[in-house]
Amino acid sequence: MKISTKGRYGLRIMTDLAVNGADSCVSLKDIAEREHLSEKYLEQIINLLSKEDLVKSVRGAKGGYHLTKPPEEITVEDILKATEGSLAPVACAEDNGKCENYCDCVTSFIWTQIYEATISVVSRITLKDLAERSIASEKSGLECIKK
Amino acid sequence: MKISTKGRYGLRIMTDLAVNGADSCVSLKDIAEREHLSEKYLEQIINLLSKEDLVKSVRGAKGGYHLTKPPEEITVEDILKATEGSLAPVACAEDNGKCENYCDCVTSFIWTQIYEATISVVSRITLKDLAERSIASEKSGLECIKK
DNA sequence: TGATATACTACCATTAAAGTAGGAATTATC
DNA sequence: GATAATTCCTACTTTAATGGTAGTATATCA
Repeated sequence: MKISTKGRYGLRIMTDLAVNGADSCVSLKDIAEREHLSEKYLEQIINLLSKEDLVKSVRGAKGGYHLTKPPEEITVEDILKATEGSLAPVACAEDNGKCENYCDCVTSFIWTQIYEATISVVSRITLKDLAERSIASEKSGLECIKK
Repeated sequence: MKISTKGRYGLRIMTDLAVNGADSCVSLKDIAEREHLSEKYLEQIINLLSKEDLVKSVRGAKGGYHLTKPPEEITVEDILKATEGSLAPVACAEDNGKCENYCDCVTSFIWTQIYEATISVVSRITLKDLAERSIASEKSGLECIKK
């Protein structure tokens, strides 16, 4: 039941883009520096976001990435699904317990409930919320060790 | 964000004990046969349950395992915590975002909310609920491929 | 055309998950 | 007391996922 670095870094990339890329492209190099993460690894993660059409890439000099939509139209659900894959605790939970491979009939209602509870949390939070928090925490000067 | 076999099998072991071990010990061999799982692997998992005092072992001939409490006093939360470890999506979520290692301050409120939503689901469901569902599904004769 | 970026492909190291194997210790039953 | 049933304990193996690194091709701006 753990969120991997892909999901966590994905949120940071998107927040960074929302804060720093309002009207221009942001290069991976800049994001990597600000967030203290490997540029190469970020590349893989931003590709996942790009495939889901959450960011657009621009090649060449002065290129980089930018959001495809305003931050208030992008949810944490969108970002986590793109980077983590399904948020369901078991494969069949998204299909209300229907599955080909196996069937814990007795337990499937548990997974469905967990899945729905999770989605209801992440679908309510938007990238705008994260960007606002990010700006606020920078202003407050609260130092935060990132890894 | 996946539940592993330990958690899933753990629930099946406990449900089996609740259904078949009302007034006697149940051997791992019997559980393994009924649930179509490896006896050796179940041994590891039931050890986790035993450490958390959810089951009691009885050695020797006619020995086996039995629940330490009535099924209605054991929750899915108890079982999953014993077998999966923490149900928090990131390490710090249980401590309301406080952490030594790292701190995604901007996102910690997300993890806390997911954690709390998950707990509120699994703490409400008891082993008795699972046992009742199991008995009902057996009676209905609905065949279910287990893996 | 050269510098700056992404795009794409391949590779690698570490860790965790899932499962197997063998034998020692314990105990009910005959 | 012998025997069979059963848990207990330790170690091993296999497979998949995670978290990266590296190099080259391709596109674009100035």
